[in-house]
Amino acid sequence: MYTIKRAAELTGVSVATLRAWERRYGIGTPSRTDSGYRLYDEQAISDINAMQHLINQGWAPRQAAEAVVAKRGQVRTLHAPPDADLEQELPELRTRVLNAAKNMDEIALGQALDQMFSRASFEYVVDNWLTPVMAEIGEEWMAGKFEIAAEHFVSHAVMRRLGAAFEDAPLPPRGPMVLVGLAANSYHEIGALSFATAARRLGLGALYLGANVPNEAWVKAVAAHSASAVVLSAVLPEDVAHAQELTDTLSHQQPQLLVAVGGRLNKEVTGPVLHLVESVGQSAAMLAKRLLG
Amino acid sequence: MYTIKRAAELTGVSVATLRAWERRYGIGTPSRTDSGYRLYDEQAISDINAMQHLINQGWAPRQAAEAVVAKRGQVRTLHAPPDADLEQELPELRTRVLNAAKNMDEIALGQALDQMFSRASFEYVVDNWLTPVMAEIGEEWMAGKFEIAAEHFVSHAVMRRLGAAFEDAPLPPRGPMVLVGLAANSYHEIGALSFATAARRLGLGALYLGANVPNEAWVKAVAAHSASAVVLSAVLPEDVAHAQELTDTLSHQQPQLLVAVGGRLNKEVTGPVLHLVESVGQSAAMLAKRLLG
DNA sequence: TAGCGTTTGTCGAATGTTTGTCCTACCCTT
DNA sequence: AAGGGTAGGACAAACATTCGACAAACGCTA
Repeated sequence: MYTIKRAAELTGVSVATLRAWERRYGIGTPSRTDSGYRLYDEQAISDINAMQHLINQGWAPRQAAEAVVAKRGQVRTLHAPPDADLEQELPELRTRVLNAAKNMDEIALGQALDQMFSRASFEYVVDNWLTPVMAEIGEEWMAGKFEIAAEHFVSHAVMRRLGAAFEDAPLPPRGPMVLVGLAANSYHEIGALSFATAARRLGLGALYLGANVPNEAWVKAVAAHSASAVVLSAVLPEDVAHAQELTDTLSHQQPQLLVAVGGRLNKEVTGPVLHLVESVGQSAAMLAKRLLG
Repeated sequence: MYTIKRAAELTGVSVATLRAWERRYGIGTPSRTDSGYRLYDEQAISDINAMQHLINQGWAPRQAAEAVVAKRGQVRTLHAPPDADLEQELPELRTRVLNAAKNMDEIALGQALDQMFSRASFEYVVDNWLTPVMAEIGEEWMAGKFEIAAEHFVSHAVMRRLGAAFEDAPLPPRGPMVLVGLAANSYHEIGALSFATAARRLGLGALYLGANVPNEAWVKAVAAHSASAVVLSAVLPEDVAHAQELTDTLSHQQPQLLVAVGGRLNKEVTGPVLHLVESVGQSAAMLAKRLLG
């Protein structure tokens, strides 16, 4: 909940204008403290941004306001963008993270992550922002523009955030069990942990085993939990062989087990495997549909 | 249990402000000595940090306080009496974790971790409880009584918890920089992340780089941050050679740089190196003394 | 094109609230 | 005696509020 000054900073609209918009069009409509101070929540910030966006497009303010108010009542689906305006800000937030990464500025990085995760659903943020940013960092690193230490630094900060989100998502007391993790000698955890979180948010009983889990351990874990599904990830070329070996082992020993593979190179893993898609939200939904019907 | 002065140091919030927050919003709500002195426990410190975090995000202090208080009632369900004899309960909490690990019972594990971290200082928990438990799990695994998947499962749950504690500790705006992480091909992060957290809690500017950081990346990171010290960890026999190579490289290229090594096998790393001790709290204090005088 | 009304962002004045800091007088521990 | 703690009041600066006004920009009409 932000004060009017902070709302002005967040949106770039002056304090006086914010009040005028509210008085004349009802845009923002912040709640109030007992003493009458305005308190802007994320929805209000989003409305103001949308309003500003339309005005920049050339709309008359009054009409922009009507459009925003009309759109506000609509239900926000899990995977749809929260508002057109956030999409415009994605590039700016991306460069903010890249700069924070280059300077290893943990405070700035945390603020950018905070801001992003507070303005859209977990799935939206991961799909439309986190994944592209991490990919970009990977590319810049390959191009030599980026320290590997900076990449590690960002990865760990992101993993800590994802860990918090994972802990936040409830583990259902019953229902099918899904084991999420990486094959032996695979280490790229971000996608796997994101997926595990998204799966939990959909009501699946997802357990996260982490990176570099040996094949026998997978087999035993599946048996110990009577798991219904296993989800792996193949990001780097070397991950493919490891994931392939593991899926072969699992499919052979537990034919009824559903094995799903995500990650950028998941298509290269063959056999009786469910290939997930790029979006974690959609992937989790795919798995939930298969398991819950 | 900390005095108000120490709480102010730990959180970076002034003594006067701490009292004002408590008086006006009920944030902190420390217990009292017989004579009325405030005594802050870990929960109180955490609340103050959460409050500060929200304010940095731009929340109005009053609203931030309400959010913190509301969340506290929600999340922390387990609260043992503050004056219970903790040492007596350590064995029981240890077996609880071992059982939770064997069954991969995430809920029970999370509760045990929560309970532990809410009842003693971070350093106490790590030294007297977390490290022994992880060692025991390692031993049982070597003896074949434990699935490696279960070990992974516990490690990741613990890493998420440590990550939260690391985020909770403030990064001081100035002062000497310490880079914490593991050498190339070393992966045992728990000790390193614990140390980084303890160092921050002592007021050092600790950055955590993570596992498997190549030597050149270390060199560049040290230069980029004009780091005063580097802290590594050697847990497994194979870690020793990697840490040795890295310390040699760093000592050669940056003779004035302080290189410290922790971990079970840290004594096997030789050269102009500060050997840390088993206790993270004492180790962090050693480093702080060397750097801050 | 000139004239007129409307829209819109900005500003000022008077007034109230919030919040970090400070002060005073007294108490506790060493 | 010195250093640190407590309670509670006080204070200034920053931040809010409402209401009214005003000029620039714009659209419409004569």
